[in-house]
Amino acid sequence: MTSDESAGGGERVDFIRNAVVEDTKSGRFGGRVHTRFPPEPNAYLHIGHAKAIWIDYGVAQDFGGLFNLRFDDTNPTKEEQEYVDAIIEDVRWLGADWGDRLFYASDYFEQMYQYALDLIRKGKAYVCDLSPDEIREHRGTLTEPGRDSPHRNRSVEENLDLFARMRAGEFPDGSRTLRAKIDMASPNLNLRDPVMYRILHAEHHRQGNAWCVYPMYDWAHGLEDSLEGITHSLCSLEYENHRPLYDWFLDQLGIYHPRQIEFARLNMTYTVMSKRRLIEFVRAGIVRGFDDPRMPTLAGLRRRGYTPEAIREFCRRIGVNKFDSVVDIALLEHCLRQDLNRTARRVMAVLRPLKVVITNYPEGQTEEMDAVNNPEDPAAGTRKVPFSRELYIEREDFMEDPPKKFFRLAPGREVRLRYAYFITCTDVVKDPATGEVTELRCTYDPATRGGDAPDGRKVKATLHWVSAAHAADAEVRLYDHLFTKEDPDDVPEGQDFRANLDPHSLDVLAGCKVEPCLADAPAGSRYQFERLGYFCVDPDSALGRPVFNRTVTLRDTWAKIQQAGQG
RNA sequence: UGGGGAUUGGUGUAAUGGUAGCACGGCUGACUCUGGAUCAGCUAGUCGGGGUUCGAGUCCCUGAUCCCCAGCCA
Repeated sequence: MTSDESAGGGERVDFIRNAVVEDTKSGRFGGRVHTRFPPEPNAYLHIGHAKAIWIDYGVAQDFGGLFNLRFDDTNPTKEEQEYVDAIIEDVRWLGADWGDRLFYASDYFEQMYQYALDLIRKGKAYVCDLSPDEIREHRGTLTEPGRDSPHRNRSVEENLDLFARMRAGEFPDGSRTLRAKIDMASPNLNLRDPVMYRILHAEHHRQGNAWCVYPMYDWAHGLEDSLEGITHSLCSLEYENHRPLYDWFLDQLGIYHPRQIEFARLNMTYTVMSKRRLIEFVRAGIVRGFDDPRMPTLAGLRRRGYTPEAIREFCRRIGVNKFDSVVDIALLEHCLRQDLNRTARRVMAVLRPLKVVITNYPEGQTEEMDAVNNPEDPAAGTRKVPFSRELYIEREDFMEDPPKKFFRLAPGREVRLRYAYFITCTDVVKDPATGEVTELRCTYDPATRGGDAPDGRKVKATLHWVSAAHAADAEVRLYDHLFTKEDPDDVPEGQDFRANLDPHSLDVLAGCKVEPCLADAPAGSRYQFERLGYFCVDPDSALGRPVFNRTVTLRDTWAKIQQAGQG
C-alpha cells in the first residue's frame, strides 16, 4: 500500500523512501522497516509535527513496517504530564497508529546508565569537573579548535567511582558532567567531547526522584532507537551535524545501529512554528490557550474545525525535502475545503441579520421548505426549513445603491431566497436618527415556491435566510491569520513579531441567527453555512445557544472583486 | 574567514543523461437555486559562468546565495 496516487499526479517517491527501498533491497535491516515519532513532552504538537508524524508513520505503512510513539523525556525541568496526555490525544486524532508501542525514554534510564559504564570502561568517556562556563571556554569556536579538559585523562577507576557518586547524588547541579572522549579539535563542534550526563536534582514526571543524572539528547536518542530496533531514525535537518555523534556512540558500544535520515521541517506563511513562540503566545495572553483556534497546534486546528483527513492530505502534498521552504497556507486551506465540501452538511445561518418583511405573505403562516443537506452527497438527504413572513438575511446581501457588479438585493430588484421564493425589495426602512437600514419590505411571488419560476425568468442572485420566529440565536467567532504578514518576522528594525500581530484575528459576533436544527448541535460537529464558509461547533456552546468557530471561508469571488475595486 | 547541508514558475514538488510535468495561487471562460462546487483554458521555472556529451535540471569545474552548528535544550 502506497500513498502516492492522485493529486500530485503519478508516483511520488521522496528521498527518504528511496533510501528505505535501498536498505530493504540490500537487506541492511533484514528487510524490516520500523520508525518512530519521538516528541519531547514540553509543549503541544503543531502542524509541523503533523508533517513529521506523517513521514514517520507513512514510511512505516508504505513498507508494511511498524511505528512507535516514544516520548523523549530526558529533561525533567521542561517536561510535564499535561503535554504527554495532549500529545497522545493529538497523534491518535491525526490517525497514526502505534499499536501497543508507546514508549518513554525515561524507561531506558537504567540501561543507558549501564551503557555509559561500558563506555567509561572502554576509556571513551570521562567525568569532567569543569563548570558550564569553563566547558564553553574549552570548546573553542567555529574556526578555532578547543582545548582538552584537565580531567580528560582520569583513570577508568576514578571515572567509575565519580560517575557512581554523581548518580548517588553526592554532587550539586552543574558541578560535574560525564563526557564522551572524542576530539576537541574536530571541525564538528558536536564531537568536541560532548556532555552525556548532567546533574539535575529535579523531579521527573515519570521517574520522580529516582534519578539526579539525566542523559543528554545526543547520548540518549541513538540508544532509544537502538533499544527499540528502529531501522530508520527520521529527524529534522538541524540534526545533520549530530549524525556523526549518533553513529559514534552506537559504534563504540557495538550495539544495533539504526540509520538516521534528516528532512526539513515545515514552515508556513502567516504562521510561526516554534514551540517557544507558541508557549509565549499562551503565556502573554495573545491567544486563549494552546487550543485557541488561531493556533497552528493540532489542538487548535481541531477546535477550529480542521479534519485529520485534510491535514494528512496536506502533509502528503507538501512532500519531503532537504531544504528550508515556506508552504503557502492557502494549500492547507485548499485541502480543508476539499474535504469539508465532500462531507459537511449545508445549513443556513445569518451572521449579521437584516430583517425582511414579506408584505404580501399571510401573517401567522409558516411553510416547510425542502433543503438539500449536501449536494455533493445525495445520501445526506434533505431537511425541512421553516419559512414565514418575517425573515433575516445577511446585511451585506443588500445595498441601497449597488455598484455595477453587485447583483444581490437592492431597491426594486428581485432575488431568490434559497429553497423558498423570489422576492422583490419594495421599501427600505431606516433609523431616522442614524440613517441605518433597519428593515426591508419585500413582496414575494407565490408562483416561485421552491425557488423556480414557472415562466422561466431568472434572477442573478440567491440569498440565504432564516425565519425570524424560528431561528436560534448563536455566537459566531470569525478567525483570521494571527499575523498580517506572510513572514511574521518581517518587522521594522528593533521590533519583534508583535508588530505583525493582527488585532482582528478574532471577531466575535453575537446575535447571529441560525436554522433551528442547529440549536443543539453537538460540539465538534461541522457545517457549511451556505455562501459563507465552514463552521464548527465550539465546546463553549450551551444547549440552545450554540457557539460556532469559522473554520475557513468559502472561496469568495465577490470578495476578490471588491478588493480589486478598492485597490 | 572551520565544518555540514541545500538551490527547478509567485508557492510546494516531479523528472535518477533523452519532450521540464503535477498541484496550490492568480487570470479568463462555461455551467450553476451557494458569487460555493464542477468543467475548460491561460499564466509562469532549472541560481550565475564555463566544460563533458549527439543530448545536461541531472555529470565535471567555478562562482553566488541561503540554512544549520560554539546549551550541562531537544
